[in-house]
Amino acid sequence: MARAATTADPFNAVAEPRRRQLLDALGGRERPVNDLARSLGLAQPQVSKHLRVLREVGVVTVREEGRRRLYRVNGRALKPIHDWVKSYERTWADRFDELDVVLQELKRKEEEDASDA
Amino acid sequence: MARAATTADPFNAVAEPRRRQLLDALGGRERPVNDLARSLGLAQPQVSKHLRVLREVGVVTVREEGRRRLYRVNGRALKPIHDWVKSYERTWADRFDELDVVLQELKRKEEEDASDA
DNA sequence: TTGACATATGCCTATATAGGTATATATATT
DNA sequence: AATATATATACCTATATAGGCATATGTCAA
Repeated sequence: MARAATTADPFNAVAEPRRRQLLDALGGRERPVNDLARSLGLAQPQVSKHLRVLREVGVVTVREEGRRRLYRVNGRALKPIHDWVKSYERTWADRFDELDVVLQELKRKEEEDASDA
Repeated sequence: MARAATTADPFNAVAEPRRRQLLDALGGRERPVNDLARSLGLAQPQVSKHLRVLREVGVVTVREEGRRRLYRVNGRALKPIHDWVKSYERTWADRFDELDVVLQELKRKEEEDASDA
């Protein structure tokens, strides 16, 4: 068997550094392809191809505007990565101390209150 | 060009689902290879090979004990993933509301105090 | 010493890249 | 209508898988 497709899931899609660069270059706003290509010093076709992968896993969305395609990050698609890696945060964040615990607890309760409101 | 090696960085190493399963199966404790293989229903050689990749990027460490090799997660190696994906958390966590901001700020200041102590 | 046990490694195959380049497609401009 | 602009796609090549299986290496037990 070969490796899973880059379009298999966000983990695979984002494993490629160029694609993370693209997402970072997009930031919060929407940008057209050539703009991104110039920003990162990449050829336009490669950018289009990377964006296609990102789109297929839902990490970006496109909006057509005339002859341009405006891409935007859809961070929600990255949540599975965040959720998975978050459980390992404890390993390096040795300061899961008393205050932290209290704050986390406060935050959790707040969310609870909000949900059963 | 082909895809970057799975051993290129944690992003690539962890893109493979089996390897995430292995890390999850390890949890906080250390476990030998066959134990993991049985747990996940995988053949021993594949487990050894996956563990090798994880070891090469520093996500696990090994300790030799007789004829067994005890593997353990080194979560710190996952920090780059966490750091990167964290900046996108804002996108889906729409409740970065007032209380959250206050708590984050409290936490931040606490860390500041601790570092210049 | 001989055999059982634990793990790593070598070999094989099908497969999907990523980048480069040319070109197709669609839209705007003059 | 003819041309320029923006983007997507097709084609090519080298490369590194992941899994299956056999086997080498090292360690324990009788």
